[in-house]
Amino acid sequence: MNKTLVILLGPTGIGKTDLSIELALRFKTEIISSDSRQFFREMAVGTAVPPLEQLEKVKHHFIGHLSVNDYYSASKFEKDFLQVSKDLFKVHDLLLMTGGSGLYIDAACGKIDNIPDVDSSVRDKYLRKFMDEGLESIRTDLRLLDPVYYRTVDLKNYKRIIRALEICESTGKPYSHYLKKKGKKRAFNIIKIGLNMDRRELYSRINDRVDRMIASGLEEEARELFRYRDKNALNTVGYKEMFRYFDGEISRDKAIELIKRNSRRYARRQITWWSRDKEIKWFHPGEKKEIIRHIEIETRDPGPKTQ
RNA sequence: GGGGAGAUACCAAAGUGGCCAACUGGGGCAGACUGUAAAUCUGCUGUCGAAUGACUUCGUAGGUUCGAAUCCUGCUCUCCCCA
Repeated sequence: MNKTLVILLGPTGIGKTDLSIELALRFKTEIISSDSRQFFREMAVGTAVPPLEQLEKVKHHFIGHLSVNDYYSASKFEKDFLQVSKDLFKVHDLLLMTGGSGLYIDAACGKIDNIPDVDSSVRDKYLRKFMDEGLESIRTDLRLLDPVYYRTVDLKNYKRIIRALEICESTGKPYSHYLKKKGKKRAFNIIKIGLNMDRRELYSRINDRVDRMIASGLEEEARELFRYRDKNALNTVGYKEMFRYFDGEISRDKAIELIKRNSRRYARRQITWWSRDKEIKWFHPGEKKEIIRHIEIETRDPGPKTQ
C-alpha cells in the first residue's frame, strides 16, 4: 500500500488554511501543521490559528501543542512528526501537511542531518562571548575548530557561527562532519504543492489579515504575553512590534504598520527559500480542482514511482 | 498686495562649484540559511549592460564657469508671516 504525505506550502497569508481543510475533507484525512509558531498555544491570534469551527471539521496535529516556555527545534519536530505520521498512516493512506516553516518541512522530509543534541549551556557560553567580544572573536574560534565550515558560512551571521561552535565543542568533531547532505529516506511518498500568487495581491491579503488580527485581539494577546517577551517564541512578527508599542517606543499605528511590513518581508523570504526546491509543483490558491487532480494523478497506484 | 522659505530619484531627506548617479532612512527587489527559522544574515535599488563602462538626471527656461544639484535671471508651483 502506498502511503503519501501531501505538503501544502506557501507564503504567509496566501490561503493555506482554508484550502487545507477542503483538501483534508476531500481526501478524508487529517492535517499536520508545519507552522513553527502555531505550535505555541498562547499565540493563537497572532499566528492566525484557524478558528475553532474550522479546527473541528478536521483533526489537526501540532497546533498549540507547546507553550511559549518550551524549547523546540526543527529536529524535535522531525521526531514528533515521524511518530505521529507513523500512527496516522496506520489508518490513512494520505496525510496532509500544511504550514509555512521551510526548515521544518525540510526536516519532515528527511533533509536535515542527524546531529547530536548539545547542552544549552554551550550555546549560552558562545552567545555571551559574541555579545562581550563581538563577531571576530567567535569567528576566530570557528576558524580553528572547523576550518571547512568556516569557508562556507556566512561570517556575518552570528547564529550560524554559534550553532557550528556549539556542535564542535560539545561533540569534539567539526560541525561540517555531520553535514552529509544526502537526505534520509522516508517510508512514504511526498507530494509538494506550493501556493503562490501575484505579489501585489499577496501583499494586500497580508495587510488585510493583519487588520483582522488586530480586530480579533492581537493587542490583548500580546499584552498577556508581554512578560514572556524574552522567550524565543515571542520573537515573532506581530508580537515584537506590539512590545515596542507597549514600551512607548512607537505608536500603535506604527506598530501595526510594521507588523504588515514584516509579514510581507517574511512572505518574501519564504518564497526565496522554496524557490530552489524543484520538487514543488506550484499553483494559484484558486486552482482547487487542478490541485486535487494533481494529487489524484500522483497518488494513482500502478506504475513505478519516480520519487 | 508686501516679506520670507522651499522645489533633489518611488517616498522622506542630506548635499550648497569639481571627490555626485548624488549620504542616509523608509519602501521595494534579489539572495543566503541543516537545531530557538515568523529567527538570523547579505546584496541591489536613474536607464542600458554580465562587467569595464556608456547615456540621461536634482521644478522649468536661459545664463555665468574649464566644470553646476550647488552661483545668477525669468517663469511655474508649494509653504509660512504681514496685510
